[in-house]
Amino acid sequence: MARSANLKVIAPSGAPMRAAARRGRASTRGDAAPRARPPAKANPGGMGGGSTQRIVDSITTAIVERRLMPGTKLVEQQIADIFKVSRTLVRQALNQLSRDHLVTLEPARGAFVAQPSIDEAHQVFEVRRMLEAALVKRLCSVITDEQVAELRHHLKIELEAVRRTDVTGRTRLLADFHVVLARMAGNDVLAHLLADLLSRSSLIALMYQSSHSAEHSQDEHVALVDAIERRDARAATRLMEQHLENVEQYLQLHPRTSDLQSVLKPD
Amino acid sequence: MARSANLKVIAPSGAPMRAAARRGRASTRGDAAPRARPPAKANPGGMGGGSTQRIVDSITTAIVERRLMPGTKLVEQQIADIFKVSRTLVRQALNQLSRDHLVTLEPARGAFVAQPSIDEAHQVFEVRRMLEAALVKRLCSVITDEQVAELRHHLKIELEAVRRTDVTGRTRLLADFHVVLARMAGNDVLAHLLADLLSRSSLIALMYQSSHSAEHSQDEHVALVDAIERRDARAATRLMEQHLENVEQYLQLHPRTSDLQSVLKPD
DNA sequence: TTCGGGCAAAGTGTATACACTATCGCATAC
DNA sequence: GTATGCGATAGTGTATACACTTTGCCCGAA
Repeated sequence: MARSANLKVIAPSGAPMRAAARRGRASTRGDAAPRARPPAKANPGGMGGGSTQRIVDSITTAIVERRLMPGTKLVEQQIADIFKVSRTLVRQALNQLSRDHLVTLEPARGAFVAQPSIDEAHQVFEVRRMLEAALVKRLCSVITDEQVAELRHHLKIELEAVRRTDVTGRTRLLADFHVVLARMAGNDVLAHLLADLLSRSSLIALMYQSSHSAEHSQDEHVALVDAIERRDARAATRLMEQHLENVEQYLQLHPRTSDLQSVLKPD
Repeated sequence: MARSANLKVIAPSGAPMRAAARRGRASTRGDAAPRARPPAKANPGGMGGGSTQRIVDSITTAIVERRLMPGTKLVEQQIADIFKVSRTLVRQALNQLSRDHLVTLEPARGAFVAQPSIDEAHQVFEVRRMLEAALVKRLCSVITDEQVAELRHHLKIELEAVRRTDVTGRTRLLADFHVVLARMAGNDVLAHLLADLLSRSSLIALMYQSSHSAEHSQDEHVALVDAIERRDARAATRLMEQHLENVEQYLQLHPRTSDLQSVLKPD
């Protein structure tokens, strides 16, 4: 089935697609600026520079937007043809994606869109509860009024997407909410870690089709921001934990097909 | 100076060196076993399989053991010669290392052993406090007596290394203590995240030479295990936070060379 | 003497070539 | 008819080739 699916779904979209919001390649050192490519001279052969990144972003987006289903094989040459580059760059991209846990590399067999196990799903959510609870607690002491306003703005956009039943947009926005929170703590390390966990969460949510309604999530985001605005660390922490527990709770995380006996028995 | 340093320091050691304890390539899926290479047939050309990993581990070890100083340039061909492989594999390894934040890649200029900024150092420790506090809290409810015994055993080995003034060994063991804790929670995702943060911490400790004595750290580990054994979550959490604050506090995290005026003025 | 341009060596970025492995179809034996 | 083994094909793993960028050096001009 999905094995032979045509891969055109990841064809390079005209717009760069912000995709994975992280990739903050900003070197974290204290010295030089990110060294912007000076003349950007149509470099033929010289260096496509962000060429690998383009591929990573396209595939990431394709996975998160459900155009590439879990388990799909990603054949290097096919992808290379699509992006008009050599397998070298595709392999680099696939390696990065495997480190993001979005694809699984099986030695000598190829790359596949990851299929996070139920265990992994629980673990990801447990870590998110740990990190994000601590995050909002900290935010309550350091957040500025401007930042609260920014959160409110985000909530408004979320709400509009939910009302419009713009499924792709709302999914992205509901996840982005957490990224925005992470960034506000002014801790890049934390923000990157959470960005990783969030893209994994997207894949998980997509595999174990959530029944947690978007409206519900949105409501919980609003309540959380209310608490943060009051600088009520206790409440904010509790709301965040509750929110994440709810999201996890409503995933269909039951061991499903693993028992062939019960699935295939004839009568 | 370090720029032209000879790279033989990373030459493939006979023993595999457990090095970065993570790399739990165990695919996280629920289906097949890790697919062990069946006959392991001296594969010449076929596939060195873990060849890339060997390079990553060697360099990781070399960095953590201070044989490769921060800022050192890692020239691809030199490393390729040392390991008798092509630049292809070396590039893969350097890419992985850059994702671990142990090396920094500067486009068209090369790879360098990372020099974590002071900001980054603070951020890493802040995230560690968040994660590890939550970790010990959780551990207090799930840890078994056997695991407590294992911790005690680890403490004993730590103590011996400290008494022996085996600098390399004690540094590794003091860091490993945290990895062991992470693994006991039975959450691989958490364990891997922490392993990343810990290798970064090693690099940080090495750059901003800590004055926090190993004995002191060891004492704090003992106190922490005492609290965990009593299943005293409150105390354990506090002790862990205190421990990490102490370690961070004693790093020389002052903006040093940034002010040329004060450093270079002639009189 | 110092500054600036240009050349050459070193090194990175990407493509391509080649070797080997996995997989599937098909023929043959039972 | 089913099972076993062989061969062809597709695809991955690694090495190598080549283009381009950076960098240091030398030399000439001010």
